[in-house]
Formats: sequence, structure tokens, C-alpha cells
Amino acid sequence: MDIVQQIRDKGLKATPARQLVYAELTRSHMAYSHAELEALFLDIDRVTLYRILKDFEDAGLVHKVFDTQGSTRFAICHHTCPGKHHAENHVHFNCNDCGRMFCLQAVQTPEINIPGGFRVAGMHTLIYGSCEKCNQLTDKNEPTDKIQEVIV
Amino acid sequence: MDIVQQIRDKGLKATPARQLVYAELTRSHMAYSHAELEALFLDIDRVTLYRILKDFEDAGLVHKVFDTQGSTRFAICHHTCPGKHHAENHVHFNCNDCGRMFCLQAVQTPEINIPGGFRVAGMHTLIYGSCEKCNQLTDKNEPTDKIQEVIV
DNA sequence: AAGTAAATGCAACAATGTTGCGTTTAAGAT
DNA sequence: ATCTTAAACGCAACATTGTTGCATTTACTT
Repeated sequence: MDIVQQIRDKGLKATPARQLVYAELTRSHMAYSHAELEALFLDIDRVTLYRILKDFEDAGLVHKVFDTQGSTRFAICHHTCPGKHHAENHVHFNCNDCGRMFCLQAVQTPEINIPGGFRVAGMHTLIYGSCEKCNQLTDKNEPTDKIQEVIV
Repeated sequence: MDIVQQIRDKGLKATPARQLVYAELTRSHMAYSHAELEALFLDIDRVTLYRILKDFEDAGLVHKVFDTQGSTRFAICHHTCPGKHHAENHVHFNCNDCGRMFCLQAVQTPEINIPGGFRVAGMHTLIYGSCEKCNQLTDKNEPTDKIQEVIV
């Protein structure tokens, strides 16, 4: 479906900045930090970017996650989320080397039993290690200048 | 073992502030935010508290975790951690109502297989919902050991 | 093409965390 | 017990991340 239409369907105006952000999130399926997006779209105002991400989250277009450093990241919603209450129950992967964060859509969060009087509402599963690209670099001793493609 | 000695064994001086913080973390087995500790120990300087927590973490006395809001929290290490490289592989529980965070020492993070070229180094498992105390406030007839389905 | 609510840009503020530096103190040595 | 000194502390200043108020601009409806 058209990106413009997807944004409008959530009751939001499809401004140029919103189209750029949404297109990038849709294209890459990565969880971006605010800093990464800011670097990618230099002409989008800092505050506007915060508001776009907040609006997208409230609209159910993107979901917010935290990486191993506790930094906020945003990724596209794969299932149609009904507004603020997201149903993203997949696992995320955070690369220790390049810092990028991946949505593993195919991997569901596992079932887990916990003792005591806790009432479970949901869970977050964050796996960390090295992504494929960083694996290959260290394993095969490739020159580091090939990393420049990697967004930190 | 004596709290003073445990701190000294890590090469740190057992100052009054450090003893207070370490004693509280040991006593409660909860993961405290900086704000919670600051409120608890009003006479410990803000910066000193940051440094105490950092020193404890580097020494392997406490481990750092993030709650569902992405806020930093610190909890006592149950296993003897060899310095900065922690081996805390248990599950954490964050109460949506009171905001407190619990270390579920008895619950290990589950095994999980992920596709692709990812090399897994570890994982964080954060479960959220209502803690026993908050449960009891809203509904009194919930069996405490009942295991609920994990949804997200 | 015009009207209007929504979105933007800017400045200021707030929360959280870090750094530099002079002073104080814990803990081993005398 | 006192001395010595590296470690720890307290304070101020700075850095980063995120929020709010408000005047201006723009997307979308009619």
C-alpha cells in the first residue's frame, strides 16, 4: 500500500518529513535511535522528529523498544496495531559491534513461567551478540573501511 | 559475610554511603532506579550516588538493568561476578502499577533459537504486569502461584 | 482558491548523566 | 595513636535526551 495512504489512514497528515521517516523504517525493518534518524534526515528539526515518532507510536505505525544501552529506538509495526496498545511480540537483536538493532519478526517471545503472585501482562526479549555483517568482518579479517555502510 | 568486607574485597573503600547503598540493595533484592535511591538516602550527593553505582557495577557487586520505560536500574549480583563482565542471566519483573522492579533469581532466561547469521552472546528478559502487592489491591481472589500466559 | 486544524520550527525548560577540581576521609604504614 | 596518601566526596559546570509553549506554515477539506 502507498506510504502516504498508510499515514493518512491513521488520521495523520502525510507531510514530507513523516513520509521520509516512515519510508525508511519500512524499507529497513531496523529499530532506529533518534540520533540515527537525525543523522539520516539532517533537515528534519530535532523536536519535529521527536513528535513524528511519538505520533507514529500513538497511531500504531511504529513501536518503541530499548536497546542494551537503554537507548530508545523505533521500528515499524508489522502487525496492524490498534493505536497505542501494540501487539509486537517478536524478539529484537542488538549487535554489540555496530550497534544496530534488528526486529526478528519471525521469532516470537517465548513462553515463560514465573513463581509468586505476579500477574504477567507481557514480556520483552532482547538478544545481543554480533550481526551477520560484523561476524563476517571479524571472522575473515576484512578491512575495517568496509564498515562505513553500517549505521551506528 | 560482612557488608564492609564484601565491599573491601572488591578493592573499594567501605565508606558510609557505600555501606548504606549496598546494604539496601542486599536487603531488598530489588532493582532500584537512581531516583529511588536518591529519595531513600537524601544525604548522599547525587553525583556520588552515580559514582557509587558505577563503581559497584565495575566491581561486579551490582548489575545494571533497564525497566520497561528504558530507565536505568541497579540490583545486587547474586552470583559472584568477575568484575565488569556480569553473569546475571535471570529474569526481571517490572510492575506496571507501582513501578518497582524485581530480580527473579530463580527464573533463568530461556533458550531461544534465532535464524540468520547472528551470533548470540546473551539475552535480556523483562516481564511486566502487576506484582503481588498491586494485585491484592485490585483483586483479592487471585491465586498467587497461578501461571499466566505470556502475551505481549 | 480559501479556511482550518494539524504540523512545524524555534526557544526555553526539564530530567538524567558526566567531568573537573579542590577538599575530605578510609585504611594501611609508622 | 598518628601520619600518609590514594581514593572518595561535594560542588559547579557541562552534556545529552526529551518536553512544552507559541507563533508560523502547511496539508487537506470544501
